[in-house]
Amino acid sequence: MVTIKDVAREAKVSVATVSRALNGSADVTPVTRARIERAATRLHYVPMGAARSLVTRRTQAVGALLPDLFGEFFSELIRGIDLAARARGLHLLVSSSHGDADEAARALRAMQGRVDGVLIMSPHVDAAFLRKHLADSTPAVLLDSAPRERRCPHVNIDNYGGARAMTRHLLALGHRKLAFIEGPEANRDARERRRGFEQTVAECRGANAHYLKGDYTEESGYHAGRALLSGRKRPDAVFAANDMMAIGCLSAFNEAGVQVPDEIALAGFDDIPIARYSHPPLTTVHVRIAQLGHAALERLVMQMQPLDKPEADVTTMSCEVVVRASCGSHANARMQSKKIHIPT
Amino acid sequence: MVTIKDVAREAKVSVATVSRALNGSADVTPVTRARIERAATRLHYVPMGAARSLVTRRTQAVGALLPDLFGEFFSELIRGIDLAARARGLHLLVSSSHGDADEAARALRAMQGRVDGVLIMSPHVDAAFLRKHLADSTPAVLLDSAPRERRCPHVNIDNYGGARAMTRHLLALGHRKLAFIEGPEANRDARERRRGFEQTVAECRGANAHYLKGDYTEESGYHAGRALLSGRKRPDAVFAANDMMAIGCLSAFNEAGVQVPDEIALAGFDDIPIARYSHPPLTTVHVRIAQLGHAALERLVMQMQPLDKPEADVTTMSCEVVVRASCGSHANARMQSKKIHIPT
DNA sequence: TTCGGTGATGAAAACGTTTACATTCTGGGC
DNA sequence: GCCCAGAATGTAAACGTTTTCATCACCGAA
Repeated sequence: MVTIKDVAREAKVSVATVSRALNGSADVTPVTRARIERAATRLHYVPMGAARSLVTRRTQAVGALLPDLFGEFFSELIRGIDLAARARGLHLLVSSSHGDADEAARALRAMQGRVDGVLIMSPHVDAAFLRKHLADSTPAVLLDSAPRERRCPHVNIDNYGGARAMTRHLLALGHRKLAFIEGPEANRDARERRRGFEQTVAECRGANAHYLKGDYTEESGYHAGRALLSGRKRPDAVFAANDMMAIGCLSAFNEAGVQVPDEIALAGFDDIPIARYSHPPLTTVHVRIAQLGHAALERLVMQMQPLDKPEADVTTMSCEVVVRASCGSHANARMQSKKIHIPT
Repeated sequence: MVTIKDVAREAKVSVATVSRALNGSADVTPVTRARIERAATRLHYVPMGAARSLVTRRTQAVGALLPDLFGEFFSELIRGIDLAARARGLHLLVSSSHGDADEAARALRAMQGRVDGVLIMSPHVDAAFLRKHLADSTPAVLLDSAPRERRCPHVNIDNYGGARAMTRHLLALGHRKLAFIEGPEANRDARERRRGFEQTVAECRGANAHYLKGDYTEESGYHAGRALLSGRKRPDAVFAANDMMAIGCLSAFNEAGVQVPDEIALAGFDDIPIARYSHPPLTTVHVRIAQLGHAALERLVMQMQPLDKPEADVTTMSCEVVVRASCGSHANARMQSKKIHIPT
């Protein structure tokens, strides 16, 4: 392995001068700098990050602790984070697939000490978890997690607002008998979406709602769709807590020969790519996932500045309704939920 | 920040003993070990990776240099890599979105010195690039890149074999007048797919082929589809070099009222999630992307062992034809391309 | 009792880099 | 001709950890 000493010897200067030259310090003669740079490239010198980090106390890396990497959501999220990180000259360390809290704890511990800050998104985190496994000195930002925990800022998706906007849309189209296919109980997003729906329905005279269980899978959506058709009172419109369930529900309707949107309207949440290609294309709520990742990283960078460490706050990323054919209104309007920023 | 010294003081032992205890060395009394562990958790001690790496000369991290993070392909790839890395106790550093060779070079340089090995997938790499920007001491594996370069092992997708298998499938169904929608010229995968198609057609008496330009986008597939319909000799079957173009082509056919597969058969390549949901569902070639990532990481780990550094070789990951409705044969057979392993 | 062996612990060097401080050199003002 | 300022470069300490080697205490055998 070739070190800074080798370069120094090759260029006939001290290691200090090499360090200065390669790090762009002002006070080194152009001719010396050129000589050093030539030596460095000749030897294929690449500085050892560990040694540098040891003395600068900066790793120039941030970690992202995610529950999984599967599917479009995380792909987009990582993309948003990566773009923002690259713009800041930061490396991105990803860690995923933690089935239980223990595994998440191990992953979080392993990351600390090798990154300057952490982005955390995990169903297992709560105040106690963080107190136990997150060093006080590690800057962190929570993504789409239960709010108001400890010293961490949060960046959340406006699931509530998105669900409200979609429900308003359905009501505006004249639907009054509504059904909602729920996501997994343990999932905060799913609960928020349900809450948005429920509350909006409650505010509308003459509207009523009916709830079916689901777990975000296509299959559970399919079963919910069959249950809806076999039930006595068939709704005017169905709002599924995510697109995959809406797709499954749509299969059930298609199978039974029930026309969407003519006989029944259908809406989803997430705007996954498939939503555009279903028959009919799915009206859904678009989540700006990459933007979420970007915002989270920027907030983390702010947290990493030693100077101004603002109070832990909550940023909420807006969603928007994307109107396609599955609800009967083909106008390509986009209704946006409000973007809000609540300092704690 | 709390260091190993603080723990040592708290536990009233030397730093050496703390290090031994926390790293599971055999020769430390259970009672001492317990005392040290208590002290460590009490102080929220987390060892500093940089310092450790400096002395052990291991970062316990690998880097993945990818052209982009967008879409299902990279999501799956990263997932495969991450899973394998986690199983090996390695961290994963991702880096992406390098528009040009310069940017790729910067990313590659920045990674070295902070990882134990690199997975490289980029349109910009060639022998000269690697010689210039990859330190001799950095283990590396090339993903789906031009083969036989320098000392790096390669892990490739069997694009050629997959295209052959699909073409054989089309021929077996009795189609003789074939059309192929090409991918971007610069893309090696796309060229290999075309080569597999071309060669297989050439081997079949009475079969003939017709080629259309495309660039992997849905739109280019749509245009190709329109061109096909307006042409004089309409083919029996169309094979698009990727699924997105097949989807676009399908839109053109649907729009024109041309029935798939009754009037014309259509096949794609990649088996992206949308392929299952098109109408009719798309017959395509499934690429085991996660497995590709897994294999690449395992090969890299082997390369990282100082002991047995085998010759740079080429591993080729097989593909399989997934028969859905779009080619007229609904039997859910899967025909697999051979998995081959060519030592150089 | 003495001695060698063994098992636990401590002292200190080493890793590659940055950076505060020291040193040397240059040129210009007196 | 002398001195001083400032620029360029060198010297060495520091960063937090692992690990080699030394030390120490204890135990059993002679």
